[in-house]
Amino acid sequence: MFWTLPAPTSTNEPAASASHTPTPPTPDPATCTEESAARLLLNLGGDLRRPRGPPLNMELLWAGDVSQLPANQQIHALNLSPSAGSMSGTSAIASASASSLTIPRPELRAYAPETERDEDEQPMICMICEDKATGLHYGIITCEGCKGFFKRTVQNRRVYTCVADGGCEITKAQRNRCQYCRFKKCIEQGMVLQAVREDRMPGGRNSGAVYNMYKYKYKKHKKTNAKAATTTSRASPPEKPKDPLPPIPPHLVNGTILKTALTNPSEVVHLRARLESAVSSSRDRAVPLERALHMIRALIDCDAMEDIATVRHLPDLLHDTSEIGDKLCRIGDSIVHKMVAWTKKLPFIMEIPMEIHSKLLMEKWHEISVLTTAAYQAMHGKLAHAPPSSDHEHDFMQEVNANLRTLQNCLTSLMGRPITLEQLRLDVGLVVEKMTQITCVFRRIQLQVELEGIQDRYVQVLRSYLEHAAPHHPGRLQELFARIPEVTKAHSKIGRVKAFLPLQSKKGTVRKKLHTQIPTTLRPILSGDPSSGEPVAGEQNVLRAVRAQLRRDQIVHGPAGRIVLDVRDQRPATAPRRRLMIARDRRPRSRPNPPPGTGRAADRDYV
DNA sequence: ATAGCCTTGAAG
DNA sequence: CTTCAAGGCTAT
Ligand SMILES: [Zn+2]
Ligand SMILES: [Zn+2]
Repeated sequence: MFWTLPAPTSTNEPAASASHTPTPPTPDPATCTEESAARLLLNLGGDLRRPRGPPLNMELLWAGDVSQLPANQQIHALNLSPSAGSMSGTSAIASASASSLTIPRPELRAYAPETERDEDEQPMICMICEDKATGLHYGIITCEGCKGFFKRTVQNRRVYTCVADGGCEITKAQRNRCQYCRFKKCIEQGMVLQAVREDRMPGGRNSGAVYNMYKYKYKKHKKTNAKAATTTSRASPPEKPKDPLPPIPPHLVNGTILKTALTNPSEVVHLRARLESAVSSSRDRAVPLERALHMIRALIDCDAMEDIATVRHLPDLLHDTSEIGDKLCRIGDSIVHKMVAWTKKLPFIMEIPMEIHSKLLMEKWHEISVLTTAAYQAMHGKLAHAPPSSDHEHDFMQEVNANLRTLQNCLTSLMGRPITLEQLRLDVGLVVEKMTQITCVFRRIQLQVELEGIQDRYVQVLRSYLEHAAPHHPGRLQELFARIPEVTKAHSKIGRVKAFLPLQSKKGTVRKKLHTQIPTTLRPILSGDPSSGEPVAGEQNVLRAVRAQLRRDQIVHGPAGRIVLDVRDQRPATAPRRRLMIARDRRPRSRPNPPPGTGRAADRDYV
């Protein structure tokens, strides 16, 4: 065998079950004695009912509900409090049910890798359907079919249901009869969701953070003899060649954290630190260029800058007879809708808990608006490719005035009555000025497709990309990041006018018709009575719009007051991303005589 | 939609 | 260089 079964590092083993259950809580195949194996067999014979774990709610799963996953895939696997095994209330319940998923089914014994003697062709068996396995896939040993099934399910966030009671048997012959039970078994057996790559980059190896969740791990290389393995290496920490810290002591590797906590509490802190560093160290690693390009491409694939920064059917809206407030609210709603849709397409969105997702949207949509509009204007606006002039100040004022006039035209149409430039300048002059300034800055630094990273890894991606794209411009990254505070300040400086919605007409008919563009407009100044001097209620409107949008997106309240997002129907909106691969010429069924092997391997019958 | 065969590419 | 687990392609 080529895989090792790492000692469980789960901390979620409820102490209660350990003391109340007469049989061993988690039969660990790596340390299974013959006695316990025999007991398992006895249990198997005595219990005729098929074990049927807790139901799997796939909608919640895709919404980020990790409590349904085995413990080693949950974040709070590291959330051990050093003080005697106390867990926070909600996670205790969640992990109590999850831990039942980690109990391997009896047939799992067949795959226990401890069989030292026969290193060769014992035909591998799929842990899902018992078909012939082809290797490690997403963390466990599976056949090609179950591998593909798991990949397709995760990539497309598919939701299955079982017409029976969720206990269908999965075999090679029956595996296609119930997708729900097949996928549930995949989860129960420990297939790792995160091993399905969001950027679809083929080849290579998964990050250490993902690899650490694998139930089975491949051996480094079976170069050394079986005997050499017993003398030196073994029990090595999970494949961290550059790990600056000493290896985790074997007694920590081979035991659970829980056990450590009970017997040697002071060690837990160290072990936890080690595990955390093992996870986070993958974050600090430089991102290879290929991967960086893929991640950037994945971001570009879901780019919605133009969509968010422009408004469709503007003429219809302008000539609509409904009330001005309604019109602006509709525009605002559509922007919020597009922004929410965009965030849900982001490759890393599944890693962000729903509550945080909502909070970010609520708190940051202004800045996203500013950034989006300014960047779009700088890249695609009228002056995007204008030659740089000598008089920056003059240009700037010109642009501010142009934007104000544009805004005036638009609002006049929207309201059906004129508004003076002076009044406009009084109300939104500062906003327009700020927006214009940011646009100018972006234009000056020739913002193109570089995107600011929300997460550290995207900063790394950016750095890696810039190192190759602009090797002679080492300050580029700083230059880009230096703009962020301006974006942040743009709306906060405005004071009462916090919630403004940048709009812009699409190019083409709209622009011709209006003879101008619409860079910005303000909902608050018109949603209330601007002359009344009362503070505008824009913020309230925005929150309403966000909430309405979330309702439309079928946000539901899950257990424990958790906000959950139903992402069904999200995928079809985005065309599935595909990479082109050069495929070998596929000839009819039977394989004709292969040409002389000039390929890299003898079993390849192509050039 | 499934699954067998293929290409990729980081790690060994 | 080789391995092998990712994703892609395509006949069924
Ligand atoms: Zn299978
Ligand atoms: Zn079923």
